[in-house]
Amino acid sequence: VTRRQLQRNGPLPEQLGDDTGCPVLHVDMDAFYASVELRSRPELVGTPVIVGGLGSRSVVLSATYEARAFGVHSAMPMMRARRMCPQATVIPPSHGLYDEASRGVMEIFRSITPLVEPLSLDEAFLDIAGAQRRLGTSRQIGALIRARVVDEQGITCSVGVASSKFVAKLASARAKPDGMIVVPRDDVVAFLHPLPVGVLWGVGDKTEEALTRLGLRTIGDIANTPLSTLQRALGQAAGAHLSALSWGRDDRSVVAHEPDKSIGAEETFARDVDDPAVVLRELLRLAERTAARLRATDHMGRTIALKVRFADFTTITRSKTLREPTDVARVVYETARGLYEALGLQRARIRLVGVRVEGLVASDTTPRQLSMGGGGEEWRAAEQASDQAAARFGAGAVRPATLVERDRKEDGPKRV
DNA sequence: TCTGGGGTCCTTTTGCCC
DNA sequence: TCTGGGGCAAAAGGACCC
Repeated sequence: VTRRQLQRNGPLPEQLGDDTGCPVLHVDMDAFYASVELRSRPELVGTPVIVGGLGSRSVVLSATYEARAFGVHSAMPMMRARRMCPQATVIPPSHGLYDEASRGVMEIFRSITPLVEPLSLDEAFLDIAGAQRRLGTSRQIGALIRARVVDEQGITCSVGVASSKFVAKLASARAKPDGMIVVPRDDVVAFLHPLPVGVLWGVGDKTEEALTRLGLRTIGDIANTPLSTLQRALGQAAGAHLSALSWGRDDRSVVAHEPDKSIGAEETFARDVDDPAVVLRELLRLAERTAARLRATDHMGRTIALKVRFADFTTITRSKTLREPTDVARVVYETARGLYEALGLQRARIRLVGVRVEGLVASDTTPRQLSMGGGGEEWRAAEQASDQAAARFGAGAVRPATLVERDRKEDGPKRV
């Protein structure tokens, strides 16, 4: 009800600017996971709510604005968040729910324009240049999207409208929660220059620190710094990039379909582990999960990467590129195991292990030398995985292979 | 205050070939 | 034979994002 009222309110002063030449929208859900949870827990609306794991090593995934008022924010360790805000209701995440809500909002976006570039589950860029004749001005389309997201998904979002992607992104952040900001083309530099450097997309803690050392605090400061100075301090690419952004120059276009580049899985142990057998068992699980996702999305990859995080949080990666791309859990596992054993660790205390497959290609475009010909390729991969697992591990190994089968669609015989 | 899990991109180092 | 270095791909690390 309050949301509807908010929408009927007149435009805020910053919404009044000229939106011609502003074809880029950035739409970002407000406190996404928490908002989704509140749909089924309406009695918690208006109270501090934190979504995050219950384990001692988990972090905050999302928090309502009432919780944020206590200093809670996402990525904060849960233990700390609960200390800061003991009265908060803590809800463990339900990723399936968020996936579904995400599909819903992305569908709304795609009904506006096919030029939708999702950045994550809860945000996307839209290029609406081609939709304006049909649906109205940028501001009208932004308002339409906000209304439809509330009506159809029961959560609020914020919208930034601008002539470029990164200004639209900054604008939506400043519109939060439940608002919309238009940055007119001619006002971009005036909008940017007073802002602190840290709000720029791509400037995190380290870069901000480097900029502070140069005495650069605002985006305007960056704009007035020679390119060579920036590049010396930040590197070639980052320096040039920030320099351009500080003058509002950003010619990146909204692209609908970026293919995946890697797929992986990793896990932090509840307690540090120094038993190699435990580590290897975990690597097997992660390899199976990763390979199942590869096959489910019809991908194969050539490079297998192992990630190990030690008790002191130092993290290393080791990788190996195969001659042929694979989507077979056994291959991923054996490669990761080889990389792990090559480390020659002597009971080091390990906090996390991960497996990732990089250099992805679509399965159907990769020539398959070993193919017997005739059979479906997906089916080949599934059988190969289950056969190899069974051959090496005996009957018990049927379980992981069965999980693989379940994740796939209806095809592929169930082996009992 | 003791730091998740999913990713992308960039930089530097290393090994190899010529 | 030794050294230098260009060019390249792979490997490793790290910053960053949500």
